Amino acid sequence: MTDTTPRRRGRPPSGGREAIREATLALLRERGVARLTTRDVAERAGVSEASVYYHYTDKAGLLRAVFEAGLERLQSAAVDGDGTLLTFGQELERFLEQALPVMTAAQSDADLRDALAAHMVANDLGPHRGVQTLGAHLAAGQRAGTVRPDLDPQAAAMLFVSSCLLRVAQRQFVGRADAPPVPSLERTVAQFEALIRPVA
Amino acid sequence: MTDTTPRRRGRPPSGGREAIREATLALLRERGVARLTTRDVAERAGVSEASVYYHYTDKAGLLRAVFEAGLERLQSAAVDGDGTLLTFGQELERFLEQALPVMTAAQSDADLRDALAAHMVANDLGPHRGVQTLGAHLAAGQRAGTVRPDLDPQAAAMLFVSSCLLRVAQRQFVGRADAPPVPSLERTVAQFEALIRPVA
DNA sequence: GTCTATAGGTTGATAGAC
DNA sequence: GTCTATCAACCTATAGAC
Repeated sequence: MTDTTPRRRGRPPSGGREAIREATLALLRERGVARLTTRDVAERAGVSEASVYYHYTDKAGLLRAVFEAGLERLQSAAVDGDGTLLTFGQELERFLEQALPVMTAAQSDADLRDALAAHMVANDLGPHRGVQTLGAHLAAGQRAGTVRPDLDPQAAAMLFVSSCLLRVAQRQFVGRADAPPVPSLERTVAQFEALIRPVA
Repeated sequence: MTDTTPRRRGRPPSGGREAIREATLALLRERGVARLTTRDVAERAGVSEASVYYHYTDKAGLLRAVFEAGLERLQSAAVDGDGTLLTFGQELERFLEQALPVMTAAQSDADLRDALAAHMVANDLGPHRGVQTLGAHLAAGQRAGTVRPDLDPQAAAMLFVSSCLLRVAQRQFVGRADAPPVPSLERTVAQFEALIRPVA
């Protein structure tokens, strides 16, 4: 065997970079951006404050790195159209559950907001990805005869995808403590499938 | 006539309070909470900084007042189920367009986040309101025979309501500059109406 | 690459006159 | 109720040694 062991090329790192990013994300969720200080990030990550500035030039750079890392999973994990509709919804909600806090955090600063928007446009990220994925799946279902032919795949897909967003948003905004009276994912799946079924 | 003229009782105000709140909201949208300072609020409102602290005890109190004022419209305007589905969607989006920035802003501080959540629970605010409103409308449609009887009104309503949220969220997050490839309200309305129509 | 120490600049909040 | 003046705290960022 030649060299299957993943020997890193350049950096023999101490893991400081990652630790800083993870600490930032954790504090972001706990306290929100307004109370996020480089001091606390450094302490939580177990490094000095200067280290933070060494790796990420400034606070904005740190935050940008955090949400770019958090969002890049969408690229791959972007929920393949295979599997059941329930699975799709679960994966989507799981993704949103971790992406939404980061995106809302970016809204707190105009510069960050713009940076995030630019990043999303550049990498073709956004809700439309989920819509397109499910839309394609529905279109395939139409050709297979399992979905009613008079359906607008994109529009229908949006209905379902957005319901996942609403559920996650509600959990994040009003908190998961007191049961929210909004239909569950399972119930929504059942309803959606009933609606898109061929009428004949 | 006795006294139809709305003569205020206690305060012959100079409008300072409102000016401060409006300035806060404006700056909130422009810069985000992270860069919102009481200094700038005062300047924008045309008052001194001390005035801000006189009316609202501290910064958190100011922000709480802002989003309570911004959200109380939901109470009344909560979009009556009359009118067309298109009208309903338009009103809902208009409301979200102004409520969402405030709600995302609250996410930037743990205390504010909790305060907002408590306020929403206490006043029974949240996405479920729209769902229930439209759900009731759909149920009425079922009794009238204009909506297919095997429909789950709540679940179906959620599909539509959430699509409005997604549209607004996309506009706010990625920005309205580059046209987002997500189906328009009109297209969604058309699709939704086609889906809930009786099959017979 | 990581540390300690510190400079420099904001910011939230208060005191006290009017 | 509104102002001016001011403080104390804090936070970002840098300098320089190791």
